[in-house]
Amino acid sequence: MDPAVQKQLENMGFQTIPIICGPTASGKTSFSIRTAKDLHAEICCCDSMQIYRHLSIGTAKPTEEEKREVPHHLIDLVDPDTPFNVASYLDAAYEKIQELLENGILPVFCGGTGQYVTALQKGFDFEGAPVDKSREEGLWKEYEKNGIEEIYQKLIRLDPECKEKIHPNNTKRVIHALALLETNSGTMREIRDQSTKNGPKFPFALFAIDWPREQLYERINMRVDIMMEQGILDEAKWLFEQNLPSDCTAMQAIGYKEFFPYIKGEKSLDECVELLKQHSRNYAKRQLTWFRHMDDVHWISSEELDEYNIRLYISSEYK
RNA sequence: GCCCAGAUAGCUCAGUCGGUAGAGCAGGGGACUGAAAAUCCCCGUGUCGUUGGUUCGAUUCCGACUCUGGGCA
Repeated sequence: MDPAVQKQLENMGFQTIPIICGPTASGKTSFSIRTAKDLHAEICCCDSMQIYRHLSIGTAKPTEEEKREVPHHLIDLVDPDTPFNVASYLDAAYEKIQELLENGILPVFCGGTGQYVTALQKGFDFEGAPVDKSREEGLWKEYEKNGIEEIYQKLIRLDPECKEKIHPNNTKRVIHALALLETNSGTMREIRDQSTKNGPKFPFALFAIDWPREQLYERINMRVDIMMEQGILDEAKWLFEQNLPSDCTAMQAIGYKEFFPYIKGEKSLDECVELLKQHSRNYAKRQLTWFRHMDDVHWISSEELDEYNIRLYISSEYK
């Protein structure tokens, strides 16, 4: 970690950069705004869907008013047809952190994409193991023609440990792993170790908001109803009309894909709304599984959310 | 009122040629290093509507009843 960074933080009275996470509809946005105001900080989003322009209601982006209260960064980075991933996110995030710190502003991260949060926390570095995109595409073609079996066999021949780590049904991961191994030397474990050998780029402190499951699900259901009133359907129609390939990331966002059957006249609106609630609940559960197994998380229970003060845990005096 | 179909897991349903039952979804748990709101793995006992009868044995066959659809009046 760059000592200059620690110095910059120290000068502001902090030793870490907070990351606020939690499942969808847990109240991250309002909590992060309150926290950022208190710390004279600015918010950086760590959300794999809010980076897309035009997808606002369905991704629960901060409103114009909220953005006036506290500046928000790392949202609206690309159009929905543009490929984006963790690596691109890290590049953008590191650049933004640098810029804010140089101006004496603390970044407060907020978002629900566990993969992005962990990548920041652990400092994943993808530079050392480039992935050959055309090789990967070739493997997809091979898969469509002959199935996964041969590809999987090739993978575990190159790296027997993958047999335990990657299930053959997980096509996406099998293909990606093989493409990675074929374009780099070493096993998956070696590539991973290599990617974290320099440690995190910045010192982060993780916070996660927790609700009793039933209450969280009620909040999710209610928020979907509110999104309906705000016009999520129009956004979904707009996205549908862009005619993007169905496997592109933005098309898979929860809150849009659920309405496509209605737009096509295949399902009733009510059915789609119910499905959206369902998928949001399923997603929240997956998020919680991720957060529960992250290292060094400060859990914020729903009851203490209103009084919780992050400053105590990130200030120079902490510990 | 009569006729027909159905009643089995939280929901939709399959099934048992009579030996107390299993799928999908929901729900729960888990994995996760360039698509991650993605992708994938694991977890199934429930008076088989009620009640009589036949039977060694009924969720299964027969009768009655209750309820729910649909049809005829």
